[in-house]
Amino acid sequence: MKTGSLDTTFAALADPTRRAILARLALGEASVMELAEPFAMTQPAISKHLKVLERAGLISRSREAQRRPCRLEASPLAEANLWLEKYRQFWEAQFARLDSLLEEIQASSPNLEPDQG
Amino acid sequence: MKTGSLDTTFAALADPTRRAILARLALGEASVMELAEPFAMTQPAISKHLKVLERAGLISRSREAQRRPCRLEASPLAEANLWLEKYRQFWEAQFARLDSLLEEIQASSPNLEPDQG
DNA sequence: GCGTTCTATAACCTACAGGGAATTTACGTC
DNA sequence: GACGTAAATTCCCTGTAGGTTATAGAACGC
Repeated sequence: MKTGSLDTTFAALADPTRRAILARLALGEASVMELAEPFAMTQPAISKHLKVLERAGLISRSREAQRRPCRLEASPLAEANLWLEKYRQFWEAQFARLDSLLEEIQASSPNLEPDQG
Repeated sequence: MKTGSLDTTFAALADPTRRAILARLALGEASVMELAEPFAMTQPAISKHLKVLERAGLISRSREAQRRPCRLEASPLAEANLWLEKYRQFWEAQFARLDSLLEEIQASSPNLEPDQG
């Protein structure tokens, strides 16, 4: 049922409306109307976004009278996180290089000495 | 220059070819031809993918004779990772719930006792 | 200068994504 | 059963993504 592939997960996360919906759902369950309220967008558009999130396994829906409350399903995010973690060494190395570069710049700029200001 | 927005980062990561290119670049710099070689795809198609990755700030390119070696730029991945981390508590909670469910199931299935096999 | 190699660009096609308007379905209430 | 509300579905439009082929541009060897 839940696709769970990185393709659909990342594609679902690429839209700001959908990320905002997930952020809202992190605060708790919500109906479609409640989710649609903050957006300058019609209800069918939100329903489409929810369908994308559901097919990506990022949300699940239950019934409760006419409402169709949505709940956050975070496991595809875990999968995405796992993929990203493989590259952690690279960004940490690049940030470290940037740090030492900034240190060099500071060390070689006398106009930043305390007695100058 | 580097967009760095989550929109473009996640969109770039949503394509398996592009993720494979990043994985290749994690092993070191590579030219367009080298990157294209593993794929059943023409060179212009790869160039397009590289343009997407470049606009997302995920790679950078230099000149070296006719070659245009690509290098991995991981900082957008750090940004994406930061966004995902906000949801860590959710997937960990859900996995914990799954774990305890599995424990319950095992506890109540006598046909999995050692003297059974 | 000339051909060769590597890469980028242009033009084109097909499929799909994101949005709106209108309608339909599902459920609860009176 | 009629009505009202919540959500999904349908149809339409526009833009863009991903692929192709063909062409152009940049850098080297001769």
